[in-house]
Amino acid sequence: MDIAKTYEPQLAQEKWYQHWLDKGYFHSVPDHREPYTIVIPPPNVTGVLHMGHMLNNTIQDVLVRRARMLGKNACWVPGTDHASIATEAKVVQKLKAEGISKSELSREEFLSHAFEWKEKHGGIILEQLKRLGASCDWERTHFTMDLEYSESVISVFIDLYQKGKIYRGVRMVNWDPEALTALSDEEVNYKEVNSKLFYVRYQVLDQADQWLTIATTRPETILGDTAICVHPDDERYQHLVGKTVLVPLVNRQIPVIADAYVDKDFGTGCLKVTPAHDPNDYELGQKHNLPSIDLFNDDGTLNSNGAHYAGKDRFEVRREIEKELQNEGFLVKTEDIINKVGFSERTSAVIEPKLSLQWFVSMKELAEPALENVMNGNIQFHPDKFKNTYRHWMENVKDWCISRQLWWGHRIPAWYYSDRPADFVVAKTQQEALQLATQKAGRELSLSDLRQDEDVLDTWFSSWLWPISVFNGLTQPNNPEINYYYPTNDLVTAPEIMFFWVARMAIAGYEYLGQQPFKNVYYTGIVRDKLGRKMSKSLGNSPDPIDLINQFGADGVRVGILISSPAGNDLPFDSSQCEQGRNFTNKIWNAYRLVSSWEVKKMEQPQSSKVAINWFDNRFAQVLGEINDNFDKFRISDALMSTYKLVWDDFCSWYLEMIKPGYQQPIDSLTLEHTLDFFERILKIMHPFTPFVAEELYHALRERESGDDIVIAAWPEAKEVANEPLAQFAFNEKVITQLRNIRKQNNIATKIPLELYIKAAASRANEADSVIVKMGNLSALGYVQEKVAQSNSFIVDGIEFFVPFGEQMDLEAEKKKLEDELQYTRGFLKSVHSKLQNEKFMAGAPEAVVANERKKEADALQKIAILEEKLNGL
RNA sequence: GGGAGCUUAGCUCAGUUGGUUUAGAGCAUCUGCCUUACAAGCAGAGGGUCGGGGGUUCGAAUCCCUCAGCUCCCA
Repeated sequence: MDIAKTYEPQLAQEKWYQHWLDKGYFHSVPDHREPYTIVIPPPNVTGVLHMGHMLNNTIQDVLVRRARMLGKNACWVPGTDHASIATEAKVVQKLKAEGISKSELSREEFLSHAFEWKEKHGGIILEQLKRLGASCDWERTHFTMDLEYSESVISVFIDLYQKGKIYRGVRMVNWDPEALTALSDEEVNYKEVNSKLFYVRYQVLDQADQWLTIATTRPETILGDTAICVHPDDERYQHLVGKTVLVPLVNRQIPVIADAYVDKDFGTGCLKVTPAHDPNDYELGQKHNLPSIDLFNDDGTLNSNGAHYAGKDRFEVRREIEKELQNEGFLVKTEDIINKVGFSERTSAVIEPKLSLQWFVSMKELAEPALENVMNGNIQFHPDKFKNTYRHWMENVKDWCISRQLWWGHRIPAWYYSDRPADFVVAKTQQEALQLATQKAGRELSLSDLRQDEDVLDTWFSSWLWPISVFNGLTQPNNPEINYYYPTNDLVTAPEIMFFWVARMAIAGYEYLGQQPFKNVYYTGIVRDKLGRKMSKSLGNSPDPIDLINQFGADGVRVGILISSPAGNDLPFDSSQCEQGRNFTNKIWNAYRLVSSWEVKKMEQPQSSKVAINWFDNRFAQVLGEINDNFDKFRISDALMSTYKLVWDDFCSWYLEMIKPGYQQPIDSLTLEHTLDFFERILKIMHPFTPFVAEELYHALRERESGDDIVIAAWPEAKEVANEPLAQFAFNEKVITQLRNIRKQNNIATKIPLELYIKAAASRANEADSVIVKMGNLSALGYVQEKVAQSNSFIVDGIEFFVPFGEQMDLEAEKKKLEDELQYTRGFLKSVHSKLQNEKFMAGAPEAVVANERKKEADALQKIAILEEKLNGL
């Protein structure tokens, strides 16, 4: 045999992927067929494939490939995201390494560096996806900063502004002092850290011996205090409300106010209020008309309001002010405390709540249809438990801060024509802006009077249009593509971006097309390592997917990553799973080696083959039904497991063994023809999971005309299952397993033939006995009326079987086996009896349940009788 | 602090409106086999008081309460 003993994936992968591309199988254009659309969650343009992408994209490819085989017009749109912060950070870093600081560059210069970087590193990830076998329509590759895409982002901004949904305002934002930009709430990670709680006393004005002690974790903000707040019901402090106290070190006078917001039990029950540097204090400040004193520069150092600390970093100030407060007698004590601190998702800097002028989208109304249509099931979540989380967020949705102090991204289309913050217009072009500004200002302006907003838009403000804009649905409304492909079918993504992305796509979909962007959202889990840690670059615990593909083959990795990852569950990944996947591809490869080695001869078909074919035909239909059902319910891992077992157990371990001719014996053509047909069907259902080996063997199996490829072959038809052959097989399987047990117990090699006698009327004999003869390697199979002495025996479905072999038999072992079985059956009978003797059960349980218990009782009684008789006979 | 979810074999998970033999699968483990498709394999076996406690019911892994532990989201 000159076929390799193990499957070598690399050659097949290159060959078939190129073939699929050459044939244009992944390219889709609208036609009469039903569309099936998936838009890829666009990875960061300069990103590199990690295990999360592998999981996510393998699932999408499985769905797309199956849809294609089901005859749908499958379209999987790939692309990349410009990823403002992440990409800008990378470019800044790269320039820094070259000794160039961002601040030395003009916006234009920086952007040209950024585009250069994008050209060089952009799209590597898409090439990597090809290695995985992703069947994307590469002719449709999009980028969120493509010209036409940008146009739609800007037009949406303008539209929302005109509808009054976008406003500019001073708000407390999450400020990243390292990236020097505002962040959305979703870009802040809160972590528990060990901190100190400082107890600081403030003197009451004109009362030398009266002090008020507050507790704070941020003493460096004391200089920004504009009030002290206590609970109105707190008896300890009621006499001080309305009085004035002095801010330590600077002796500024601030009032003592009362508000129920204060937690009486935390610290001393007195809260220092710093409206400029804490969101809750900000609200208190608004409510009580307190001034805000901003202490910080953008980079986290103190400004001139910080008195002698001006110019020093906030953390340095915290250390120094502790000493000064101590020396001056203001520090009462410190305590260790664990509190939660916000960190920037991108730079890991400690977030500084900061008042600033930013752009916002007002979300409440926009979110309504997006909430409603998830709750009513128009958009389905898999698993649907995520609906709860989604609802909770959408019902409490906050306005969305969409401006970022960055250069890489879509620049906000607002033009200012004076220094007053309100003097601006929003327009698509500078020319339009000039016209509008002239009108608004009521005086002649020139282009040089206009200054465009420096900020860019949050990345998600472009990605929320992804399912629309990849079909140019906004720039060319109602074009044939958007009408055909939208709404898309399935979205596969991670639950962590449910709000960043999923919710906002839903919002944009209803707002701009009046329709949902997708019908199903499949949430994958997080890929973790064996120790349960999230895979990340910084931990270095993520294997390189490309290495895995080189080691186990793309098919092996695909199986490995899907084999146990139900929707919504985290996936503890270990490369041994890919080994299992590789073994699976090797298994089917060797099944092919076997089948291809047979010589065909014109001869009569063995009875056992006939039985085997009838069985497998029905077994296939049965499992296909399960697989289809699993797919329909988005139970991808289960669909894979069913496929795996059908191939390995049913096809290889049972079917092929049943029809396999003896060594170097020929096979009859009828059996071979059926076998090839089964093999082909099996390859088809394997194809979504293991596309490469399936295509390779599909072509090895038979000569194919050009254009006959499994990637576009029709998914096998479901058909009705006949139960009789399945029941017959189940019976035979039990008998054969018992025979194997006897061999094992008595150390009898498979090669040595056995005799088997069945205690039943000969009329019970049927065609299927031939399978027992073959699989059990029997020299004789006979029917008897009486038990056969000196034999091993077993019972299947109440029928006794005997395998005689005289002196070789191990009497003690046989006795032990019978006793164990007797004990089990008696215990079982007891549990059945306890039900049947319970009057309440008899009265309350439905008839069918009672009847079933009676049948169990009868079966058990019969079995006990047989076992007892056997034991006596020994 | 508020909300959601989870806890079933060594590991990862099924278990669909409570009833189909004293709970299933894959992997791992153990035993025996290099049997001419595959040792990346074959055959067989062992392993769980369904997180603890209480309740509802004729009947609970499944429904309710409670305790404990874990995870995620939000502030």
